[in-house]
Amino acid sequence: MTYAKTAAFTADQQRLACVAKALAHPARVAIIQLLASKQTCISGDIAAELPLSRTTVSQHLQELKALDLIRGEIDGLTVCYCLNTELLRQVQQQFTAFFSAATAGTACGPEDACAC
Amino acid sequence: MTYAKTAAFTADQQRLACVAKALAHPARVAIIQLLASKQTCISGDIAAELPLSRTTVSQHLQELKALDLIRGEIDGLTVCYCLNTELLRQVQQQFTAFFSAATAGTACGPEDACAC
DNA sequence: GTTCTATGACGTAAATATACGTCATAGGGT
DNA sequence: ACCCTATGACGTATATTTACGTCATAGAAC
Repeated sequence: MTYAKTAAFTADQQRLACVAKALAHPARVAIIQLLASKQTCISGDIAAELPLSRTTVSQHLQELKALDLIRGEIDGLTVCYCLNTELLRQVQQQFTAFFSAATAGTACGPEDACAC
Repeated sequence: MTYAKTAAFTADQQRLACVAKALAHPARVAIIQLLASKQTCISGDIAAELPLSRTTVSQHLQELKALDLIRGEIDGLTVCYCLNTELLRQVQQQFTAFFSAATAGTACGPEDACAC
């Protein structure tokens, strides 16, 4: 029963944390950047470009796919992965909103205006 | 030797993943939102507002502080935490740049233009 | 049909993260 | 001085994540 204390938070907070977790590993960041830059998107090619075993890369792909951040379409023998740009745009907005709220105030400036 | 395969990635990718990991838990998202909204920032108050034990909250605070996303100043008996808005702004730019690159293309649109 | 190839599914070991309870410490109040 | 309070440090149990090797499957090539 440890760990899943997650349920006690806002849906927004959970959602943001969930997406953040998806980006919380350099391999997944690299995968998204790869998919963004190349059109290739063949699973095998992705694995070849990363310093990880094919199995591990596949696992990361599954995680991204589980959140629907990427999609995979079977094309005969190979699988073609691609970004779900629509969802990514939504996610970007969420992050933007979050950071905007966080950076709005001048909380504890250089002269620590913090009046605690 | 498992796990730390992280070293094989770009500094940018690691940096982004690192910050993302900081936001990968609803408690830490909640903490940042709390610090952004209230001026309170007293450690004890933060713990009181979250559905977690004081110890656990303190642990999350340490993690955020380790990344310098928040700062704590000792004020007698209590500790006053506050956001490092300057760093947060930088981080926001990193995320924005990342997402912009990711959402730029129309990769695999509805009609799967993916020519794999 | 047989063989080869690209993938995902499954199992597993090691590393981390999460959540707490229990001390230890340092400043305040009396 | 003595006790109370707010915090961080430390130790620990459980849950998850990472990373890989090894099958199983499904289509392609012959």
